[in-house]
Amino acid sequence: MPVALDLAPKTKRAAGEVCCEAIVYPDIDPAQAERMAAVAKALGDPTRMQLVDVLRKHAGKVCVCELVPLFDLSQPTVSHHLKILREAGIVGSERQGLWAFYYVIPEALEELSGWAGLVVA
Amino acid sequence: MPVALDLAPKTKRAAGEVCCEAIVYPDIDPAQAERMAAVAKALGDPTRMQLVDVLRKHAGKVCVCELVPLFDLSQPTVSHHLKILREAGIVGSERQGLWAFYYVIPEALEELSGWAGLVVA
DNA sequence: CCTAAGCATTGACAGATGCCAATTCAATAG
DNA sequence: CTATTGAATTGGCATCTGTCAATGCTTAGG
Repeated sequence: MPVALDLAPKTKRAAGEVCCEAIVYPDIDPAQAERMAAVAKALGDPTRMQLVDVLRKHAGKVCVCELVPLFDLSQPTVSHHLKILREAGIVGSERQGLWAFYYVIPEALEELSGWAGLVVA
Repeated sequence: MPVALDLAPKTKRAAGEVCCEAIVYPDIDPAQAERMAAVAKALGDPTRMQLVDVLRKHAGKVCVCELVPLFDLSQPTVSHHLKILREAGIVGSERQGLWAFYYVIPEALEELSGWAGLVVA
């Protein structure tokens, strides 16, 4: 949300000293930060983290009826977490008769993964 | 939190059909999921995302007095976000006289970055 | 049509989160 | 010692989150 890309003039230094020799500025634009933060936020729960990992590991589509018993959570709660992941674009779903199958959308993690790689490197 | 690594027997299939041909199970252990989720959660805010990126970009240590004017937020709020990042182990701080300098701890993102790379790949 | 199965949605509630104003703390300058 | 500066902490508040019980919706079977 808050942007303020203009670097403040940095007045009022205490004793003729300078705290930083270089002016800092954001490398990523706010829009990118917002997108990556949204993805990170969706992953910021242990249950959802494991859900995504299970889906990723399975490589195909996994039935909700397989996911629910993996956690000590009620079915509605698991459904809620899946909804959050869906709204973040991290997973997709498909209905086949009574069952709902979920799968990972790898592209959703591309931006965040690339950025994180930059940090680590 | 919820683990339940034992795969449920999958009883009560509706009509002699099977919803999944393969049994799914988590690839990452719950402890790893919890660690990565904690890091992702700390990054799950646009302001913190930009803070980390600024620190990463600058490569050195950045004074808080440089960070605050970058956002349309009060100084206590920025300090609050920095504290969250500090508690997540993503950044470190160091005081030099009146000023506090922050820097990124790249190793904190290693696990998450590696996992995300697996998903994308 | 009626019933049951699988999943999603709603409502409610405790706890967490983001924000700011005000205050406190630490360190330097006079 | 006193005043000032940079940063952290506190208190309060509105909003969001994770969870479950209860309910609703959709599809399949009889």
